[in-house]
Amino acid sequence: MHPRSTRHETTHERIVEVAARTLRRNGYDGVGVADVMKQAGLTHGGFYAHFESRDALLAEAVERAGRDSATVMRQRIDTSRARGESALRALVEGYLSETHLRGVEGGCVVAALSSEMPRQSPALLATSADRVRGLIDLVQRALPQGGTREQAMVIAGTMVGTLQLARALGPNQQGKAVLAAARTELLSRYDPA
Amino acid sequence: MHPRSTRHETTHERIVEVAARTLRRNGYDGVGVADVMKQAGLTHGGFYAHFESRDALLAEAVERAGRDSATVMRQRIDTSRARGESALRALVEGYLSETHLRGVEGGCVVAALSSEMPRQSPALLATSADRVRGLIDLVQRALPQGGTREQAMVIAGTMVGTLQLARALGPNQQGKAVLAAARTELLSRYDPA
DNA sequence: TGTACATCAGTGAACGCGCGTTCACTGATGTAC
DNA sequence: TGTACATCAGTGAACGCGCGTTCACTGATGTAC
Repeated sequence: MHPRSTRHETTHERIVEVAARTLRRNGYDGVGVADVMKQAGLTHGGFYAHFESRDALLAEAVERAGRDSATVMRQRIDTSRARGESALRALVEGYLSETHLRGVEGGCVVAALSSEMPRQSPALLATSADRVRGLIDLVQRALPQGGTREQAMVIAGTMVGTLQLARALGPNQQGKAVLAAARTELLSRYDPA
Repeated sequence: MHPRSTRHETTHERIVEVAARTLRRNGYDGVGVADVMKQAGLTHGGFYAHFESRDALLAEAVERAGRDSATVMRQRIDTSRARGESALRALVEGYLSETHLRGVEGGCVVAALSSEMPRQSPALLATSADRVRGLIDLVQRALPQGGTREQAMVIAGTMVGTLQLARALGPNQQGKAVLAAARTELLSRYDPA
């Protein structure tokens, strides 16, 4: 492909951004070409000037969603550490917050999609699995020195799993109780300061 | 509705059984009326003599899948306890096994579906949330005396989350490593025998 | 600086397809006498 | 025990709809002279 115009790139970006939110809110199957284009202020006909297929859009949306929430989490971690506070505490309290409980569409893409990942096409699964590894990396980065990858994997799984159970139970007393229990447990174990 | 024939009930059961497996393998959106009927050896036209709608089938399938795997887990727990062995160990080793890693369609319905649950219709979400509570109940039942509901919620979340991450990473070294780490962590904490 | 033309991002109609749902019908099952 | 009839589980064609994808076209942008 030849280099495209700035306008083309801006539009492309806008479509991916809309798709990244829709993806987390509605799941892989819930992202429709026409719907996304409409949300981006376009007609669906122009879609294939931007993406080879719907699957290609989904792959870009997964990456975009992953990068976005990873950036937020990384900043939280780094800020806390710079202040001499616990990076893990910052991560856990952000991840297992009521804001994240309610805000699927702007939140962690792994928590939004993990049970659907194994069913995706090879390319899309590969991209999605990269986000899982990215989340584990992030947790490991937040652990105090000497934190192992094994610990990071289990903590990541606990955060993803408890957030999902909380969301399934609803943003009510039951869901909040699951989050609170997970926060308490993780922090008392890994950040007993 | 009037009482129906045994044949009718047998057929109904067969359809639900097929749907319960398809549901876990393909997700809520992956259950098609025509496909399920075909797998059950029928034509799709007769579907509405058995179910009010596709959604009604899904609700029955969620219940069926939940009951099935709960029965298996409960038996494992009770058997271990009767032998004087650790019930939690039996549960954790069964849940975080390579068999369960590979066997979505016969496994835990919560692990198969949890990230999709919040997006379902109210009735279907309610049925699905019941399965989440059922899983937490089961974990609590497996805990040694004095085990709290808070502990059960976190352990359930850890099992669901790590299994999902392992499945997304694939049934290879990476996926297995996540499962192994979770087993080790959970048992060393809650069953340090 | 102004005009003529080429480029190309986005439009909108159309396609084939599979979906959930409906319904008139068939043929096997089982009851009444 | 045998025949006539009613019941009803399952069949198969048809429906409207929304989906992903294609494509001829439009009109705005920007370059050449």
